[in-house]
Amino acid sequence: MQTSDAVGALSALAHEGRLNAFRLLVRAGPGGLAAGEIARHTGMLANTLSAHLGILNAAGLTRSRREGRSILYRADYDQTRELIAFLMEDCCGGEARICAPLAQLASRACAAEGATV
Amino acid sequence: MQTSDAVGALSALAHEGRLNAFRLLVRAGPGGLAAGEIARHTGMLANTLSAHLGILNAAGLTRSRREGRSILYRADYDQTRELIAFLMEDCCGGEARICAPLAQLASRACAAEGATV
DNA sequence: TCTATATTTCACGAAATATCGAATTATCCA
DNA sequence: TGGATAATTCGATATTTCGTGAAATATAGA
Repeated sequence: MQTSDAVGALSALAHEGRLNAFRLLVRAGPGGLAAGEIARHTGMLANTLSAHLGILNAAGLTRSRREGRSILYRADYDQTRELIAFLMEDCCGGEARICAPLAQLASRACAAEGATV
Repeated sequence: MQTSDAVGALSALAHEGRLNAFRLLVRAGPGGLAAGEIARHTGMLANTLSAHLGILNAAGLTRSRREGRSILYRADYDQTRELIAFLMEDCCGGEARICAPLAQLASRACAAEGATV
């Protein structure tokens, strides 16, 4: 991931409404949610939300597809992982201050979910 | 970490110059770097950089202390870790799409550095 | 085809952010 | 004390972002 891509993704997430929408989609899973449902959960007007979802899409953090009258948005887990990896890059500096606790957190979370890769 | 804190941290990082400065500090380690050195590395004017470092500080991502005529900035690893953990929260959704690969990445990186927690 | 629903696009004023030159503060050292 | 260095603060301008109402587009179903 290039710095400019990371700035784009970070900018997209640097807004309360967009961050809420994104996290909602992360929790919603691969199936995603319709724009209308996201609007209801976040309390944003349809046109305002549409602009924000467009920004998340442009940053590569979400994907969308039409299904009937609805447009379903889902989180892009690959891009999300790349962004986090970018922030973690070179973090150890011989001390493992960031990485090691996150590694534990990640493995604990995944173990708790009984998830497999 | 609250959503508003995360938005503050993400906004702080959502700028090419600030992201470069922050990552430079992450790589620099706990000792940190003088503002002047950061300015030289990033190519920003002293006053512009000063404003940006103030934003990173306000977001809790960096700390500063005076040492002689210089002011040394360092990354705040705890806050950084909390931000990343916030983004990873609830990511598994039973599929471990984000967490598991990051857990591997984190442990590999730490192992490579020969680091200890 | 007509109507209702779901979402996006457009235009615009208000607010926030970024950058720069000039001036100011803090520290060191002769 | 006076000069040099390091960094911040101030003031102004340019740019970007945000939220909204109105209008347009796409789809489903009677």
